Amino acid sequence: MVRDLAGRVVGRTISEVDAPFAPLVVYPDLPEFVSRVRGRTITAISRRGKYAGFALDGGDILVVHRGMTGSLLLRQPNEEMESHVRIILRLDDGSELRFRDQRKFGKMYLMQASGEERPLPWARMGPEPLNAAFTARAFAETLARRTAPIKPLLLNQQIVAGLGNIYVDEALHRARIHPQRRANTLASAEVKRLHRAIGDVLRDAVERRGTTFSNYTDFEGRAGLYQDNLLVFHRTGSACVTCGTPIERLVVGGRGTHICPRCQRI
DNA sequence: AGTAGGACCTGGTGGC
DNA sequence: TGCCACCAGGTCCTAC
Repeated sequence: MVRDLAGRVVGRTISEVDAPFAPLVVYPDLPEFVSRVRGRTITAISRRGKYAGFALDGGDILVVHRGMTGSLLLRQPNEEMESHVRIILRLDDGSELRFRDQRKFGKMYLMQASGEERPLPWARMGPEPLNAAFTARAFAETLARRTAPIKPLLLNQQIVAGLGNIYVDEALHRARIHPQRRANTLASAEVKRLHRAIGDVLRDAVERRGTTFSNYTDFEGRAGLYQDNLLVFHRTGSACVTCGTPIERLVVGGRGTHICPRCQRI
């Protein structure tokens, strides 16, 4: 999403802001948000975990979290308005950046990029799993200090950034690890497999432009493709691609969880 | 440190 | 068709 948008909106100036759903903006209050965004030029777009950051001239950064159902759409004003559009940023070339979000779990923030006045939303976030700094060794050291089941730890953004329910289930499956395994009981070889699987899943999913079940789309409203590559997620009852055993659904850490009971033994 | 449960929202789906 | 229960890509909170 960030790469797509970078080529389209960097250099554009935000001429007007329309926010029919005020609670979307967490900080500052909506009037200040609007007055600090209006007239600013987008100089870059970055990503940290599940947050996207639109750097503005003047030193502010407009931060977006899509929540569960949010999408950023780049449209022309004459194109029909989608349902559930929570904010519209009108750009100086006439286009509109629309944030569509059925369930209203998405959030926006306007922060000083320096993070001085207020900590950035990702201030306490763990390492980026696709960065070289995220090594199997460092990952192993983190997990060795934890006794919780591995799945909720992988969903915890302070342990590793950016993983959600889909990619956690997929990574655990690829690594042949049961989601209820206690982190500190994982053998070194298992941590290495998991470390590799996390990177593989994320790279594959990004290459396939994301996973769409109902709401997620790219900036042109196109669905992702990775839902066709999932090995376990949302495949309850279907045959495991590796061994043919029916995929099972269980609840771990309060989240729907999908495993092959044969490939992923407790 | 961990776990369970619920809150926040708006649907879609399947059973009866 | 209606009603109901349950499910859903995330995060945050409280209580234990």
